[in-house]
Amino acid sequence: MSISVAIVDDKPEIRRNLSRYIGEARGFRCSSVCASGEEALRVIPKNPPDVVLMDIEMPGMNGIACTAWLKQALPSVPVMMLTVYEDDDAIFNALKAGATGYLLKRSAPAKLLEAITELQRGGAPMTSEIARRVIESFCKPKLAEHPDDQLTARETEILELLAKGYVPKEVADKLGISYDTIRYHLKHIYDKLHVHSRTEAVIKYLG
Amino acid sequence: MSISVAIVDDKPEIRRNLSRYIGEARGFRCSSVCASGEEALRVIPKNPPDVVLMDIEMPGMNGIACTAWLKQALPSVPVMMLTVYEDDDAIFNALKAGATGYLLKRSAPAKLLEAITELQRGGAPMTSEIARRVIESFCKPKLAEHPDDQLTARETEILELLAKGYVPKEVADKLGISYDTIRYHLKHIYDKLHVHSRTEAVIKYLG
DNA sequence: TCTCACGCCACTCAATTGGGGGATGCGGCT
DNA sequence: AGCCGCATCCCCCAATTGAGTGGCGTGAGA
Repeated sequence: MSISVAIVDDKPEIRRNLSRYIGEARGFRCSSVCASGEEALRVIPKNPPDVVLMDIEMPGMNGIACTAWLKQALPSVPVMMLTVYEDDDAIFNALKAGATGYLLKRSAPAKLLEAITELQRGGAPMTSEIARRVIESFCKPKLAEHPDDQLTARETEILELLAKGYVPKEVADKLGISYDTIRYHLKHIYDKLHVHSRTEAVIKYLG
Repeated sequence: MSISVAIVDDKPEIRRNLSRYIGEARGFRCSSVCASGEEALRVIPKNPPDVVLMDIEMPGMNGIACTAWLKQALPSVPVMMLTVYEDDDAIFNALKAGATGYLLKRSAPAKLLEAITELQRGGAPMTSEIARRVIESFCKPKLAEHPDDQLTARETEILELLAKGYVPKEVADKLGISYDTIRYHLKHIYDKLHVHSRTEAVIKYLG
């Protein structure tokens, strides 16, 4: 069974080259070719491929937005971004939007087939610099706090409940203590986190 | 300048092998060798290395817990996990705890030096299967919302600012519109997200 | 023993917040 | 033209919240 590939790119030349190269390669076939993100959203869900190749830079809906939408329709189909520049931010945002890997356009054609295969087998082709950024972004840095700013056990407990969406009054009920006591602790939490609202405290806590 | 490496492993034989191999390699040196996670937390911060090699399976404090603590003291020092089994969950948890890469113990010695170098240069050595898991875990599934609950562009804009910690009044200033307009939008945001407070909305947004 | 931090509670006060109206204009769609 | 969603602004109200102040008990450490 060959791997079916969908191509999304606004530049006709690139579409031609990619589709021909993939169509001629053993074990690969090109299931659809789209010239814009909008077209991709219309066409690709009707005939889901094994893998999507998506240009990042496109007029109109760019590749990142398109990936986000496409992922809603087809969560299980891996999307590989294609890009000319090694723009860390764009790639990073693409991954956040749901892309699973990326490849520079200047890569050797053999690399392309290799990356597609890896993608289809559950891998995530990317450079280790990007991998590093991804890792660091998802493991909360746990900012080094001043010893003074260490929350007490009680304060942490309260902050945890706030981060679950409880309002202070509910926290009071849940912990079986007075509303005023919660307010007392809240003040200390705000002081230690250097914030001035419940929302801000929760944002800091969720990192 | 050579790359200084700290080693944490409970097995004397592995410590010996690693430290000798690294000590003899050109461009590498072994700055400290610890036999337990507890010892690592005491010793390593006093003499921060460029890279830490950390065994995952250790009696007492395991490598994952040790990494989490170590990262608090030395957030910028990359930690590479060493493991005999390709245990996805353990590796995944280690990455969440702050590890930056991992290596199988049965890897060729040359691979080790290569991975250390990559780590020190800002990379993140790991297999693409792990990379895939990491990516998928950090890109929020973007739960399929009812079409009615889609936020408008303006509402999204406001919610984004709230998620940065701004209070509604500041959002009004920043967008150059009236405070009352913000309140009007807020109501709609709350309705669509099915929440009843700013904090809850932000929690949902940060997912 | 005597602090001191912590948890607990109470009170006030001004500001903010959530929730409810209603009004205007604008652009699309029918 | 009429309708509707969106964005803008205005007003009102009750409740919550943030910010201050004070007191009381308890347990750990100096």
